[in-house]
Amino acid sequence: MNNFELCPRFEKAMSILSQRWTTLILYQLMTGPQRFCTMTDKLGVSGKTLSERLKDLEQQGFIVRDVYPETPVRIEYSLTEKGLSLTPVMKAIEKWSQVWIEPESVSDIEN
Amino acid sequence: MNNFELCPRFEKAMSILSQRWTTLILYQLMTGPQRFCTMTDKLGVSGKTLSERLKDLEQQGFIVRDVYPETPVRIEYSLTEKGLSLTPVMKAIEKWSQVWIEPESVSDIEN
DNA sequence: TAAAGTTAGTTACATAAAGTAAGTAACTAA
DNA sequence: TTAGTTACTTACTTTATGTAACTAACTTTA
Repeated sequence: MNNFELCPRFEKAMSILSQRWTTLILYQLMTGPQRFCTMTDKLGVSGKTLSERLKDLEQQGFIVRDVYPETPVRIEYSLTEKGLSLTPVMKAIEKWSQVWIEPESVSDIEN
Repeated sequence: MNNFELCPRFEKAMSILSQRWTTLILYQLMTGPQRFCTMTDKLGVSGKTLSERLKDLEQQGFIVRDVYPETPVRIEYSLTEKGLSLTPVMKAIEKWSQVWIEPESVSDIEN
């Protein structure tokens, strides 16, 4: 059982941010609006999981989904104000990773 | 397949930090050295998972494990320099959560 | 001296989350 | 009319996590 000695807001924040792929999706969206396929390609996330995460993130107000009825249809996801508000967190992680992640270890992600 | 258009260091950083419980464990350790039982109690993590995470974190150089042969034995985990270097990241998340997490929603974590 | 307590885990089994790959829907271009 | 494109969804498999009982090493209590 949880005694709640930890800051409950921090815990809640982490329950969102530590969901696998969530932070990577938001980080990717910081470079501008993105389409579904672009994101699966760039992130390496499965369509199933991306679909779930985008729904969650939209529902929680981090992103919006815009439909452009072109041919073929274009659907773009972009950050809301709430999504953008995570920029300082992303910057802090970016900065940390530049100091503490050695370039050699990075290839471990690939397979 | 992964095209690596995202910053590889950021991706690697997130593969560590977005592991469930990892950030919460490190955040907890920022208040000082902690024992195994204290952490399971305060965090609500299962002993099995905590055990795995502590091993990973020690192996990656974020924490150290110190044994005090008292009665009963006392084992304390504490942050290394690398662990402490995550303070700005933690502070950024803390600050974000204070603005964007509404107190009411926090009870959702409990069950 | 035997039974019970304490801490720090580990183990076996159950459930939940994520990945894989094929399929669907709606539309257009050849 | 066949094939192509985008944005998903579905069925099935693999991996991750939780639960609860168990172990090891030692000490205190009856």
